Amino acid sequence: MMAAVMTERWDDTQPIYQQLRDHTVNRILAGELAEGEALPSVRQLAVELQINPITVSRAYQLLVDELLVEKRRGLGMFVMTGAREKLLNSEREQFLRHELPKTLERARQLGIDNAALLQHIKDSSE
Amino acid sequence: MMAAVMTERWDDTQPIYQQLRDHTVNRILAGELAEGEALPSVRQLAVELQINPITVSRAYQLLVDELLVEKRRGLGMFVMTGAREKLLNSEREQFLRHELPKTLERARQLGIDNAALLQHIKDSSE
Amino acid sequence: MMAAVMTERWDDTQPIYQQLRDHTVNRILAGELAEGEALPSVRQLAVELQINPITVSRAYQLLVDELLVEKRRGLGMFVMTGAREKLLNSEREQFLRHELPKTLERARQLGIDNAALLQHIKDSSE
Amino acid sequence: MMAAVMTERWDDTQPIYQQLRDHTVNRILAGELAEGEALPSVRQLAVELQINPITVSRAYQLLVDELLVEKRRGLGMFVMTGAREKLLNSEREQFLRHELPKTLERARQLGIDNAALLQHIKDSSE
DNA sequence: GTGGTCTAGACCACT
DNA sequence: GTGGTCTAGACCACA
Repeated sequence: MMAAVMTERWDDTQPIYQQLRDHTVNRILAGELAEGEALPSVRQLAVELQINPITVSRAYQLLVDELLVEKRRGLGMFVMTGAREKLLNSEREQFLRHELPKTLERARQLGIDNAALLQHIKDSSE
Repeated sequence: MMAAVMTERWDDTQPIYQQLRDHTVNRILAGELAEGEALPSVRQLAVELQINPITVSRAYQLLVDELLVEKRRGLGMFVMTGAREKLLNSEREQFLRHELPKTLERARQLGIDNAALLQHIKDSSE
Repeated sequence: MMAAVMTERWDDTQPIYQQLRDHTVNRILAGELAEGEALPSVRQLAVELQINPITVSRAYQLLVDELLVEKRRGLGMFVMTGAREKLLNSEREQFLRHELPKTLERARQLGIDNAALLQHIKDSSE
Repeated sequence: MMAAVMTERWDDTQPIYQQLRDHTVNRILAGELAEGEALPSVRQLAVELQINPITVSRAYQLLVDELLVEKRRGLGMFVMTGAREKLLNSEREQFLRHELPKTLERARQLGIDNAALLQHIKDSSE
């Protein structure tokens, strides 16, 4: 059941289709959507999430464009083979090269030294 | 000269006025704009950055609303006393409560463990 | 064995039944399917190509409608006498009146002059 | 006036937004839309072509994704610098490597020899 | 059953 | 003024 996963409600600062795309990527990363498995159908998901089918469609189209999902005509959308591996690599790369440095830069700018930072990381892992 | 600082072009994922507000906040944090100092005039900045004066106005208005900047009629906009201190507190709070946890959560999701994370932080501080 | 010929996977820009119809036409043109010869059975082909039997049926029906193939009840589908000749004429007509002019028009639009075009044709025929 | 250019009516075998994208590309190639020039606004074009603004929007989005057009917030869409050059290269490449060979292959398959082909090309250039 | 496309109309944010 | 997003509902092609 998808609704159970989609606990956080819509964000409103980001288009719904974008959030849905991100959410689906996260489900693939987490292994909840296995490779080769079918995504929930556009219509079904639209009903579940109380949104317009076209909005779901747009989210799915993004995934197709990223080669993470493939369309099988008349059958539905399926997670492509290798999608998880691909995502792990690209997202990790993206994180280490851009997200993390930006965060660290921000910390320095705010005068938060490494000691404080390390403390926070330790706290969070408990 | 501001143009020299604003090397990166507009972001397109965020309103220009918001980016300009953030950029100005960062200049205050960095001490480039000292307390009591005048901000560049709306008109001048608009020309420099090739944007609409109304957009600059909106950015400045945000700063006024945050009580970081004050308008002195006929004179211009000035960084308020205590602005930097105030910013350091609020932005640091924001960072530690939301930005950092989100980044750490992301790292965990991507399977980056604490050891790797700490290594990256050390590397970046050299 | 058909599967050996159908090396390229489905196109996705065109209906599968259409692609299968085209493919079969090409086999007739190439003489791989002789006149009077039986087409692979719907069921068998569906298994080989991993597609729905209904889809194969639709492709075959197109060929029947074009009078290229005839159904013999209880026996299967057979390439009609004169099918190859007929195809050569109709497809050639179609090619010379529509496909070729469109390609030439496209070349002109891209600034490829006749000299360059002729050169390419010579190269390809070696 | 755009309507004058869009003489051919809708194709019906291809989505309108795709046709509009192609048409716009051709206008850039032909130099009718100069680099730096604004595209007709989404609304205006929608009225002229009697289609839904969202359909125009989709066409324009394709062009943005291809880096042929840039969005300037609140101002409109503009042909990017270098777009024509880029198009000439990519489309010519595409044509010479795929479209032309496919056409020649087709000709050979239909038993049209080079002599006949050359004759047609000469005829078409008059 | 599946996804794709389009319409008509609304609302929003940005410049 | 600009484009972006979403809805509600319809129709189509495909398997």
